[in-house]
Amino acid sequence: MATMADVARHAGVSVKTVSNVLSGYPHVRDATRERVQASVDALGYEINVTAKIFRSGRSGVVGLSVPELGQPYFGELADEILAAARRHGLQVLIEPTGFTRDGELAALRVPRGGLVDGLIFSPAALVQADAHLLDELGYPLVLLGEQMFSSSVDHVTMRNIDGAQAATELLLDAGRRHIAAIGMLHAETAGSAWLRYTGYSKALEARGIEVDTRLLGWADDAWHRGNGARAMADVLDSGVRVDGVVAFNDALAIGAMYELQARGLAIPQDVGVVGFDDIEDSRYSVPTLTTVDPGRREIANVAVDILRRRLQELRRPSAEQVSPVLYLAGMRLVERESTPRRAR
Amino acid sequence: MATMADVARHAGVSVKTVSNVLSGYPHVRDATRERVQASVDALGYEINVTAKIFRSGRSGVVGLSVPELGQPYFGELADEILAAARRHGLQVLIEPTGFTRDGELAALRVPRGGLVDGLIFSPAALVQADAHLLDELGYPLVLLGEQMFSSSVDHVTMRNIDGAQAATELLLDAGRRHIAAIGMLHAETAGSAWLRYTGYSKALEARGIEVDTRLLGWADDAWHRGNGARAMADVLDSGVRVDGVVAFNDALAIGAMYELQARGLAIPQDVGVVGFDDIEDSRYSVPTLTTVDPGRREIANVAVDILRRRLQELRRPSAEQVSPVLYLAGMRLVERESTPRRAR
DNA sequence: GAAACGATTTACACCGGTGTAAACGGCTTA
DNA sequence: TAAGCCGTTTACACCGGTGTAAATCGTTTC
Repeated sequence: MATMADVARHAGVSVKTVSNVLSGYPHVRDATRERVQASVDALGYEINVTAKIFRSGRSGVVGLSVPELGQPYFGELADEILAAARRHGLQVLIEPTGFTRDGELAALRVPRGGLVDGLIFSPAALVQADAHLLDELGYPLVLLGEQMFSSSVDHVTMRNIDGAQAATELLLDAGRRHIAAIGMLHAETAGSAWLRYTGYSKALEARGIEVDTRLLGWADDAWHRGNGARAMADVLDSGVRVDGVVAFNDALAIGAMYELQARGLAIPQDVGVVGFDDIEDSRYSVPTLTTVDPGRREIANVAVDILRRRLQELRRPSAEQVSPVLYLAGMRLVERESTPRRAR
Repeated sequence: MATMADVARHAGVSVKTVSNVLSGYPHVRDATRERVQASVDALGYEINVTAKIFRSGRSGVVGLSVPELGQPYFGELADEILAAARRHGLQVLIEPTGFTRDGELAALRVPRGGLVDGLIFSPAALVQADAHLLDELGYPLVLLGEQMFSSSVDHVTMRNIDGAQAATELLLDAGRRHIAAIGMLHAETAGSAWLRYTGYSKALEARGIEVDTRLLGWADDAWHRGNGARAMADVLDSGVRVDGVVAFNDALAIGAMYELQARGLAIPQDVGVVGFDDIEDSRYSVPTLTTVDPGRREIANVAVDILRRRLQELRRPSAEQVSPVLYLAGMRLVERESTPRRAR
């Protein structure tokens, strides 16, 4: 395997000049650059990445901690983050934490080893009380989601309240007045379920409609399709009239749609349904599902951008350090077959 | 940040002894080991991973190339591989290839850089004619799936034929005789669709039933839920009688179930349905879906084990090199609500 | 033509560990 | 007691690049 010294000898220049050419240092004469490049090609030289990382102290690898890739939302988020990172020449080391506290604590320790320059972290088991763990990490961290907040780290998240509110308003605008909320959780306070419920109730209140607890569908273990069907069944069994459904994620919505259809209710004629997350499944369900695109791609792009900026700041500490930001991605309602046209 | 030299000074031993302690070298006196460990703790020393990788030439990182994590099968596979790797102290760098030829070619080039010791590769765009690309890679590669085969690399895959055959037999055993196959693809020859179709037709032939082309549901772009519903509709529209469905993956099966139920057919009373892959969704669909577990966890474990063995061989070339293996994971039928009990 | 200056190029130390081979020490064997 | 041996520890070169600062070169300025 050829080394940089071999290339230098072959091209008749110093090792450092080869290094300069390969790392894009601007002050290299064109003729030199070409000669070096020719030698690189002739010898089939490829730079030793590990030596580069070791010496420069930067790996170009960022960590990504998510609970589980098998869950479509996180799988799709990971795809977006990987794509964004790749556009900037960064690689991504994924650390699934399995919804466990230990897994998440371990993920926070990973970067100290040195292989990873920074971390994008989507907690699910750590809670607000653990926020102090994020304070003095010694490496750049970008937080995702609504599990915990801290003024000392950058945070990228979505407009949960606005999204759920818009979803509810879409149904209200179509004249629906008996709108169920599917996906209530007992355990949460600041989490997504609570925020999405807040958006739902705000929309109703704005129209002077009181929240009817019979319309709240509880899904206590997890936001899976089966729980959506069960929660929908509970609501329908209560005897309350339902002409719209806001589900707190797409899997719940698909389960709810199943239950509605099983009972002979037509979607969207009898009941309009809106999900949340815009996972790929919602484009292929039957009927296709109106949902809230929480800006997953934007979240991925912004998270990677912020991390890159922090890594740059680290390199030249001269520049003014921007204080941590809280970024809310733009939310967008994606209308498909499961909702009626808006009344005009 | 403390270095190994600091620890050595603090413990009154040589740097190499510290290194020996930390890397588990057996011939170290207990007293020495304890003294070193105490110094490590006292100084809060953490080994510089990049220096270790650089000098040792091994990173402990393996690459994983899959088309897309957003697809539940691959997301879940990635979770399993990550878990298996972590159990052996390996980290995983994921490279989604986006179903593109370029993406897959790029993934094959990655390890040459040095950050990755070996690669687990699940091709989707490369075809059999590209198999020669795998011949002289210069690093250990484990191939997954049915897209291409090569006698020069290790390969871990699943019992597609047996699985589809068992799925079909399950329906036959329950007395069904008009079994549709959902998910036929034109473009494939050695791919999963063809193999699963082969299992389907073998099962029928074994009972002396001829394949009825009206029962074949074509899903040409991709195995998504919507295509499953459409293919199912095509079959039903042909007027042929249907009392069973073998879908070539779970998403297709869920789509097919939708279409059947929309037409008033009861599952499993009127029509039994079997999927393939055992993705988590199949446990939460309504009704829950009988499916073929292709041994995803086993595939992950075996792939990681094989890769580890190859990496060890690389370290001490003395040992006898085992020639490349083709491993077929054990398949298992998971019976759920969507199939009738077997006739006895 | 000398000085000044920016653009190029270079020498060399150094990053922080690990591999190798040799040194050391205590104990058994002859 | 000397030689042999094994378990333990060590010195030191070295992995292959990059950072720093200085040397060199070609122009421009005076």
